[in-house]
Amino acid sequence: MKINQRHSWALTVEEAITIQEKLQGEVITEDQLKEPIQYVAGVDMGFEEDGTISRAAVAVLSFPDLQVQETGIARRPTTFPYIPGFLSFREIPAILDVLEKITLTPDLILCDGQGIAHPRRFGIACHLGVLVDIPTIGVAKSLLIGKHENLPEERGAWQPLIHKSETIGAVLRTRVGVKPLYVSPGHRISLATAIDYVLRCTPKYRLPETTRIADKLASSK
DNA sequence: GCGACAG
DNA sequence: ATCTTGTCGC
Repeated sequence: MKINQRHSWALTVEEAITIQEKLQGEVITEDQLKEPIQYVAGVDMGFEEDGTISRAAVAVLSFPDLQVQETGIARRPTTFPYIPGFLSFREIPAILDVLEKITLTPDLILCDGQGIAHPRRFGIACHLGVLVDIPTIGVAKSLLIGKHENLPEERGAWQPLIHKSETIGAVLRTRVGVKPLYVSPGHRISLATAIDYVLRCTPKYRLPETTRIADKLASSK
């Protein structure tokens, strides 16, 4: 698919904040998906050479049967450090490289990390969604910000993630007996719909099939 | 000022 | 994220 760069990636933290605040204004947390969803994609990152090389992987699956349709991988030098709240500036450059390589255009993308469950409501899922103008969901394995009540043990149980008396996402149990996932809207999707799709992409394991497959690609060279 | 802190 | 063996449980 074709990607159009909207800003430089050679930035200082100060400049990154300015970009986050500006692009946050373009984030849409209402459902604007093209349904029925035909292709769901998962993107994940890996690092090589002591972290100096970033490796992005993408897996496009059919929906709702979740069969792999296309995969891709891309490498590029790592140019931004990991700083909580600025993950997108470290990972998106390589992710755009892989998306540029694939033929199929995903109708929905599940990202590793937060959506609006972010200090400035602009996590990596929002950033990627706005840049490629495709619905995205933030699916994180751990908490960045926010508080929540305890979660029942059953699959499908969820609790709102609250930050500054605002609901920014949900803590979702995708499988009995495992740590929950942190789900939040990235772009062009509501929280309720995001939870629904995450569950439908997680039929067996803790993580969505999309990210599990992208994960293998990003890890196993 | 003191912790917390996606991957 | 990544470095790493064995071990517990289905």
